[in-house]
Amino acid sequence: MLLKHLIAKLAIQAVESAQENGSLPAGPLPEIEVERPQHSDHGDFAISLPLRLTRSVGINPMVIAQLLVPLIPKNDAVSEVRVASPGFINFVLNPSWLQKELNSIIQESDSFGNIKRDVNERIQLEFASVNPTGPLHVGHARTAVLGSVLSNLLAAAGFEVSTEYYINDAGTQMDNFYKSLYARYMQELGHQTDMPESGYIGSYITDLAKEVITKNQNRFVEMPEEKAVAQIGALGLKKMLSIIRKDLESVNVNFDVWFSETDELHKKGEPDATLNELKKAGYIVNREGATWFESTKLGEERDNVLIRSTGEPTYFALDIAYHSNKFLTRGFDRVINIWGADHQGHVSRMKAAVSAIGVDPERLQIIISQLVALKHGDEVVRASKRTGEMITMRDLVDEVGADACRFFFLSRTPESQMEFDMELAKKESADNPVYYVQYAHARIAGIMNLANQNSLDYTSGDVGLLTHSAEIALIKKMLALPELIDHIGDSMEAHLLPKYATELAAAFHWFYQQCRVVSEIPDEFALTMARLKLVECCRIVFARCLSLMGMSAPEKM
RNA sequence: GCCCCUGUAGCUCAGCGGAUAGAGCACUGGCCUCCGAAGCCAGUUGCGGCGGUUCGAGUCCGCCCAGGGGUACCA
Repeated sequence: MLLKHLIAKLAIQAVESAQENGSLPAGPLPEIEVERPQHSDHGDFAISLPLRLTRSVGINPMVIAQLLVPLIPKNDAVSEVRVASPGFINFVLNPSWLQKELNSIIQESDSFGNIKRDVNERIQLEFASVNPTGPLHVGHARTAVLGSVLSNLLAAAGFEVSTEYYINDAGTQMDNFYKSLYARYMQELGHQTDMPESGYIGSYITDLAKEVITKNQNRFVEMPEEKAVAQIGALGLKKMLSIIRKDLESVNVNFDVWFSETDELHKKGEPDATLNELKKAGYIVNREGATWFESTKLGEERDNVLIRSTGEPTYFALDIAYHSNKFLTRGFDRVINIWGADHQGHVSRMKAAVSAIGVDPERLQIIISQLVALKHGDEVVRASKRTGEMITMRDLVDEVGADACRFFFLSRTPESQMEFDMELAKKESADNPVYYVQYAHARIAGIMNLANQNSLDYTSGDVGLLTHSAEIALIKKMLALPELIDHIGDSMEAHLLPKYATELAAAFHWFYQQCRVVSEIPDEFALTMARLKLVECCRIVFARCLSLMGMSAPEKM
């Protein structure tokens, strides 16, 4: 049981006792909020229950607190419970209980902090699904990092998670990309061919065209244009996907499933099937030569076109089919999508569509990540693949490194807007707090090496000797990890993980400053053993955090 | 116009309606005969504005100001 749940349970029991003996009137309990006080003077946990209770029972909060404290059941984990003005009850954890908990960290090792759940919930997490019409830019890096860490955290929090990249390999943007590539191919070979209107003019298209030439020479030149576009397009798509995949791997982002729109939806007839379902459910109407989804029936501001008057399905229609596939074909209990803020207008109609196919919209969660604005000096530019005006994710990773990059993005909440320029990124990479955390891990590795060299076997170290305030503070911080993972599993607030890791590192560095681990003094042999055990626990927790964040845990720096 | 997000220290950002608003960077001054000084300690500066709800508001509500995004038979 998590400590905060234990505290809540103890508090509830106390209120029930008070209601039984008549010192508090009977009545429903308010929600017990267990807090982590900011100041150590206020204990390790606190509840403001008396303050919340005061109005409904008409008793002064300090009086409520004082009558509740003696009724709180004794528990090994808690050594002290006290009342604090204006009506808090503070709980202090028992040092000897804390010390013993170190053994559970060693036992659980790589799985320390994992949460077990009674019901198995299958979650699909889809993110960073960029059209394969160009490389990923820094904005995508943000969602990619967030998604990969969230998947790690959800798995640790006891959910069954499948990560997915949706390959948007059909539609007008792809045609546009294919035609752009064809035009560049022809131009490179000296044939005057116009770029399509609003084509992709980034230099990477020219690079792709040159690569096509290197491998295929001029064999597409004499071909009918339509056929040549299709063949060159297929080569370009394949290459683009491989670039995207490698770019993602370079920041340590991997997917369980790469889902092709063409292969998994179109070839299996799912868009038509979904349209029929919507028709059966009574949400389809034909108007002005197009087929509309009557989302106004579900409270939306306007209806949306599904099939254009040209006969082409819209992006929205295909996304409904895709979500139908997620929920109905594959049966995920919950689907989480991470989208950029430019898709924000798509959120509520997507939820409406999901409910139209008979799925509770609560099962679809959409995280909107604010866009990353790019700066060239003082000038803000809009990232666009079409104009080629962008800093690619690969540029960023090559420049600042995957670990610093991940920590940089992960530390910010998705809704924070960022202005991004390479100078800042370089500066941040040199001074990135990620090294503060990794340094703690490397320091520990150094200590453990020393212990190994001296053949010190600390397995039977007596944890009862760890009484220094820096040691106790460090243990408390380590034992907070399960609670954090549980919290993030519910709230998706992945940015709390780097924050926690930084706090843990601070606690470790302070301990290191205060307490000599491997002592030369013969009298301190037992203490050395105990501290080595503590340090080993610490290594486990740091390794866990770094691994959850998808970063390396260096032995040396 | 309407909808969503944001405004906290010089800069980049945390802050579940709670008790003295925190980190990192930057700046200043201390700390290595001792397991890694990429570390530790100390110091300076702040909730965009005006009302409201509450025992208690950076946090919730309303209005205003400022920035980003959306408002297509684009994706």
